[in-house]
Amino acid sequence: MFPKLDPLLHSELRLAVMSILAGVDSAEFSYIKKQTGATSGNLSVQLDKLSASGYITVEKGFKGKVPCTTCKITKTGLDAFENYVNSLKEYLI
Amino acid sequence: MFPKLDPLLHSELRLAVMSILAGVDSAEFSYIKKQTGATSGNLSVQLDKLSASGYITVEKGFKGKVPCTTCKITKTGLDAFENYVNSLKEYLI
DNA sequence: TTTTTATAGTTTATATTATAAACTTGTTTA
DNA sequence: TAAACAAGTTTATAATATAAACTATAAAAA
Repeated sequence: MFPKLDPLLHSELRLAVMSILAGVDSAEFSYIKKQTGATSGNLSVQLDKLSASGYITVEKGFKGKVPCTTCKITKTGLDAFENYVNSLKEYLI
Repeated sequence: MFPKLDPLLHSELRLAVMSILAGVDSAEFSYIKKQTGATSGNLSVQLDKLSASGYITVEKGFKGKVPCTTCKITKTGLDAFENYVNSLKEYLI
């Protein structure tokens, strides 16, 4: 009746990140930070977690001389996100 | 853009409880336990939290000689639940 | 009647988690 | 060159979810 919710996605900030990434090709750290209103530290940690489990990829590069971290959702991540959304629906009726 | 999610409702078990209670007049502890698959301890703690913040009422009575705890959602709780659902939608697009 | 099993929960301990504060490294500006 | 800023990371803390252990009573069995 109540499906188990993916604990990786059942987190306010990580869900927001995935929601953003699900709708774009890629997004920079600072963009995600602005959109979510998260602190850098919190965002950094949560991106690591999403990356560690293969839901996103995180690439560290440069934009001119300034470091720039770019994130992308993976197929695995998108599937997990969709699955989470469907599971969640069972709770919201 | 991403509204804050009520931390009291952004919890798998508490959300399941609220989801059940939103659809019935009242429900017994053992019924909720069965429907959610939760352990008694966990359920007891989460019901306390929901009750402490006025989202539900918890009445301890007897069913014959056997103790029986009955839970009801309050207006406050129902409003919070609806508000949570609406907020959550912003994350799921 | 004494023991065992079952019911209905509560309390407490633990392990995980989210979060922000403090820090690092490098860059631009005054 | 010193101060301020940008882009993150690491670490410490506080909150949380969760289950294990426990309490109390009732029914059933021996």
